[in-house]
Amino acid sequence: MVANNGLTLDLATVGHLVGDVARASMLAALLEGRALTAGELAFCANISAQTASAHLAKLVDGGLLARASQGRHRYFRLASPTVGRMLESMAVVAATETPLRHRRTSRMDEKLQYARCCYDHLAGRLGVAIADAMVAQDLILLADDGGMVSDPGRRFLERFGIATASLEAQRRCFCRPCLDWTERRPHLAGALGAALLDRMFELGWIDRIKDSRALSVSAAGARGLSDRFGIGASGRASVQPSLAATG
Amino acid sequence: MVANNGLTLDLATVGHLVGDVARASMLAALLEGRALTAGELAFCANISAQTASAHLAKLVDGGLLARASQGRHRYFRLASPTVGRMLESMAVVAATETPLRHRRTSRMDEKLQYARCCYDHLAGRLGVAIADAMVAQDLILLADDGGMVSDPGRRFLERFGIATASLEAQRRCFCRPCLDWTERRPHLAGALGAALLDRMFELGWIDRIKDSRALSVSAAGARGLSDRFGIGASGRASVQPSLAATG
DNA sequence: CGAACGCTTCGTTCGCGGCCGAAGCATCGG
DNA sequence: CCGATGCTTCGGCCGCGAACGAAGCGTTCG
Repeated sequence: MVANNGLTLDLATVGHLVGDVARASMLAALLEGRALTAGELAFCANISAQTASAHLAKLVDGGLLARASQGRHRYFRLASPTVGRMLESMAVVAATETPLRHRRTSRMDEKLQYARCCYDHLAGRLGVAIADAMVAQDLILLADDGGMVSDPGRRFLERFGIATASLEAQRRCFCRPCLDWTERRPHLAGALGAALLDRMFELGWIDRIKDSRALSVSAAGARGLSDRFGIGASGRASVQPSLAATG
Repeated sequence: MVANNGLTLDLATVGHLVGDVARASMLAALLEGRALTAGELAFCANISAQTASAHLAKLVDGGLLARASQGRHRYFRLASPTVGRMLESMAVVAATETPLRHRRTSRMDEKLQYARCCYDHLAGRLGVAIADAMVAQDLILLADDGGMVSDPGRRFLERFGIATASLEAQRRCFCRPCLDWTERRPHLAGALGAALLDRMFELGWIDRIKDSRALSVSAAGARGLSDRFGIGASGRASVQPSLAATG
């Protein structure tokens, strides 16, 4: 029976950093990948500037955040993708535990619920619908802790304009599920998720909405999503809904 | 700018649960996969029985642990593999932050440092050496957040007696890195890591050491590890050490 | 230069939560 | 039925750390 083995302490340290409502709010806000100022983060967490400052210092000191000074602003962002993945995995546990208690998503902007970026990939109803559609058509396979692309999936992505071979050579996970906070169902992350979002920007299917992580779908995007993925304007897959509804 | 969006609160709740040294010790002890009694966990955390009881109640209530009564003992285990993965990812962040501060691994049993099971796969110097050897021989590719098996790797595993096709059909990640607490380098987890450990038990290469998560390597195991993986008794790969040393 | 702004530091208050002693339930053995 | 064991509940103590007011420092304007 092993007693404290060193890293246990660090595990508690990291947990303690995330285990404060104010700090968790800040981390959640930064999970979209954008860097935010101390003031913005204070607003997110509903706390005063000086309290926020203390929290941010702890998060930087603890290695969860990185700070960058620019003029009289201090920008903060997640220290690394590793931290982002950690927060994701914690959110997964939190979500699976929480049944449906308070569905207070009503306060969230409808646009955000429909399509937004999560770190570097697509999230929201649309993100979940794309993942569902690709799973239903056997283009990808998503498990709890990883994903795989089938051979038909590879061909589909090549046609879509994504060079799967070069993606797989990257030193990051090719295909990975990421739990959607609003939908509580997985959407596509990893190199593939990022490439899909990039490609959709390239094609002019979607655009960023200013000062928000929400995304807007263009007319061309609506057509493309329907033609290629079989997804209607509601953000629900119209192909094999029975399969898409599992989970 | 989105204020508190519901799940933030749960994120803090989970963090708070892990963010206590006593609870973190218990969770770390349970990370090997085995179920432990309340008393054993109290000993691990260096706290009294009644304090441990309170902590365990919180962990169960928070969905991190599952309880099973058996006679006058209460056995606790991680509620799900998802929780295990979350703790792993937190340990990764903790480890990358902590440089080398206190290498107090000396208190840990030498056998444990050499080979032990981590959840359901092989860890310790031997686990890291196997991962290193397989990466060096291009049998697998390990990134920070996932892994892949090459075609030669598939053939290698088939020869070793692992049916890769049936593994890939499982609803769990096929090949995944897991940070080794003592070595601070990745070893093999996921379905492949579990299958490798199973197969080594089958072949009689390794055996469990009673009342410990440590594993002993048999004479046949030493031969096999050397022949198949090019790993010497020290637990270091003798094949392409230059490649194996990266990271 | 002086005022406004953004952020940090200091000092203080105060409430949550971890801790243990003591007592209360269960289960097992004789 | 009694004592031993394993675990939980109750009650009270106490310390850590989160909160804000006030003041200090650096930057950007007019």
